[in-house]
Amino acid sequence: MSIATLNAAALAQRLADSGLRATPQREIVYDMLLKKRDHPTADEVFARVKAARPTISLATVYNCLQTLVSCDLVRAVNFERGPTRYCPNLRPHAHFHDEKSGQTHDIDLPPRLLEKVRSVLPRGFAAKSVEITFHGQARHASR
Amino acid sequence: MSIATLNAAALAQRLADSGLRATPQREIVYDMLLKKRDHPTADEVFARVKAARPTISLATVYNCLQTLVSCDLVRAVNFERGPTRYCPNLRPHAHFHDEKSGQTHDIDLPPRLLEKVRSVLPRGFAAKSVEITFHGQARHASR
DNA sequence: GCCTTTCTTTAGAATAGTTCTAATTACTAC
DNA sequence: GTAGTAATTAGAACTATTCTAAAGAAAGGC
Ligand SMILES: [Mn+2]
Ligand SMILES: [Mn+2]
Ligand SMILES: [Zn+2]
Ligand SMILES: [Zn+2]
Repeated sequence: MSIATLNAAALAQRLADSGLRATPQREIVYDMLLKKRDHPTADEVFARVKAARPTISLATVYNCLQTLVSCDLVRAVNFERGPTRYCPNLRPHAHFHDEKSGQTHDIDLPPRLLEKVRSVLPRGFAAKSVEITFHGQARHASR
Repeated sequence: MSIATLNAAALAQRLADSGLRATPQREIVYDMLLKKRDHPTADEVFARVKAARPTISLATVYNCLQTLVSCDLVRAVNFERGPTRYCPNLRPHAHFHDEKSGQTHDIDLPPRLLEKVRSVLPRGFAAKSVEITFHGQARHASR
């Protein structure tokens, strides 16, 4: 069984859990995110998907991305007011935004550190999520 | 000497350092941010300033806010794709976004913690800034 | 297998927040 | 005062995203 088939099955399961249907559009959008994990924008995803399925619309790409986010298969990532980027990495991680190259890098976060960060919250603050973002410059081009 | 006068002097200094002029618009925008530190949007600042200076334009408010940010007197704060909010708190701090009330709270960050967070960056990553944002719900209404 | 209902996709219009443009006004330097 | 520069202003333009309404696809009942 191929990786794509496994992903498709996992996706179908998650969608079903939310009462949603697996569609070719949702599958291909998810596959593209998994194939090139460079935090693309909706426009970039649209361009990549269009190459394989020319009839897809931008609205559908937005719909699919929202759906994937709501199923917790994909994270929406924002830097200032730039276009939203999409990340299929489900491990706890921060984002490093390279201002020079525009590239976004995943930075794994040890659970201990996340605990420490959460512990700065005074009594009465219940955080559902913590986001850590670095801005700067990275030396290597990397993958 | 009044607090407002002191702020105005500090502002004039910072502006001069950047080769910019102190103007009534820049002063009043900065004063409004200092007076009510609730992380207002540009529109909200516009409404507050307009009450005291009815001829000011929204474009000018945007210009002044950008100027204050570029002088490092004010921080621009973004949550997802919502309108940018403005924060005159210069201490190192994180933001807690209360999804229920829409309020934004400042969370002071001990320097030691910031160091720890920066230390997760692999060699080659030079961060000019670190942003920490919590999303959740806060118990008390607070200021 | 049809019928009905519900979900999804699609193209294009609409929206929100912000920036740009070009004209006017206000300073500053000489 | 005059010339040159900087700042403000109103409105147009722009970008990313969501909405709308129509058409298409899938599922369930019988
Ligand atoms: Mn950035
Ligand atoms: Mn939020
Ligand atoms: Zn990521
Ligand atoms: Zn703040």
